[in-house]
Amino acid sequence: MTTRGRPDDAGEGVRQRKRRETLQRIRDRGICLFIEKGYAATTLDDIAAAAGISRRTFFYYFKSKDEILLSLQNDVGDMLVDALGRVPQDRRPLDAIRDAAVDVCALIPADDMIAIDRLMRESDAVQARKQASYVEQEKALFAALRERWPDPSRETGLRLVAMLAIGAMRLATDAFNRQGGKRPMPELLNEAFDALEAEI
Amino acid sequence: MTTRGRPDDAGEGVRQRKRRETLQRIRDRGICLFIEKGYAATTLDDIAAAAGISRRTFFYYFKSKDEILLSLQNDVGDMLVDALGRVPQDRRPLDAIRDAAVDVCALIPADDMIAIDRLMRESDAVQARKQASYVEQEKALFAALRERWPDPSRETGLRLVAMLAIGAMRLATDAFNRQGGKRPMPELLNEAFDALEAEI
DNA sequence: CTTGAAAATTACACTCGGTGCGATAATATT
DNA sequence: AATATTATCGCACCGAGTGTAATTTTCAAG
Repeated sequence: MTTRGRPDDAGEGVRQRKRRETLQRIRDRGICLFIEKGYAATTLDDIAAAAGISRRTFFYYFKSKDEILLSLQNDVGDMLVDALGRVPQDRRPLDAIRDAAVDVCALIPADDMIAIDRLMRESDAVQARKQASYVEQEKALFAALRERWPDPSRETGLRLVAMLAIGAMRLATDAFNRQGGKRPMPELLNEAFDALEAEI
Repeated sequence: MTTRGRPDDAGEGVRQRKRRETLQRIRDRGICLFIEKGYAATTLDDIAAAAGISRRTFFYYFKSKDEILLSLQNDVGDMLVDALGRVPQDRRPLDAIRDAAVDVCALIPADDMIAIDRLMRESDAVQARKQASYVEQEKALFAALRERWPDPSRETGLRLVAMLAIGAMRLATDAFNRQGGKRPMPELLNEAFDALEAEI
């Protein structure tokens, strides 16, 4: 396999490692610049220079400037689906999502959430793509739910549950950011889900 | 008032009329070009030329290329709120929205809906903004509902209703376009709302 | 009808995001 | 060592969108 003594080490070649590092570097430096100078005022040239790559190479890692911020949003979606897989099998759909959501938001530093949210609000295009990503999350969530409850007669119900859950998360997230993170995210999340259960 | 004999005519001056006409001309010619050549392949120069204006003037009427398509989407949102105002006062919130939605979609030619939807799918940015506009519609709908049912204790419920209603409309619209308009929109809309009521 | 303000139109120059292409270097595979 | 993949880069190019300032068209008031 490997040319040298270490037979398999971490199972990660130089290429993979460098790729991961570069990706992360672009993200970090990019976000720092966004915070320093503002989203619009930060050019791709700035980011490329700060990350030590060429402008052209940036597009080898990200499809667009937006994607720097959007990739973070998408990561949350992935984490949610992962967390859902770890929730005990006996929970009801809506409760399972609630648990998963609480787990995920515990992993994300409040300051980061607020900073990213603020940045996203600077650009209409990014803000729009964020809403679009909610729709994607809804789809992913529904797919995950259907895997656990494959009964076809429940499809519409599960679709609805996914919709409501994402809605509740949106409400909680908005409240969190509007209050500047004064109240903890899990609390707001549980309130939103409680309100939901009460209404249904 | 007016220089000539006609004292007030239609209550519309030359300026207003020209503005309205130009706006409509840009929209029409633009959409025609989009259909002919594709969204991305149609440049603003093309549109400006076809509408008989300069490139710069285009931006006096629309904030961006996206907005040509988005303005149509937003019009639907406005129509929905209007229609909601004309629904009898005694209907339940969700039913009121259902009625309004059915009224509105009866006014929109199926071919137009399909054409616009196809165009919107050509651009990720437009598609994203479409999702964002759903969020706006949700807000507008909620505001309209709260006006009719001002009881503060119902706020969360109404917010939820608005969310669900927009969700149902999204489902119906998606189904409609996926099937290429084979089944009439009001039918799909009623089905979606029925499914919703059944689940709740 | 004239006049002065407000709104509409335009040209021009410029920035920046994003793409296509082709060359070159780094890594992986055999 | 030879060869294929993948990563990096430069360059030229397109098109969206903005700032500015000049010019024309409409409107309202005297």
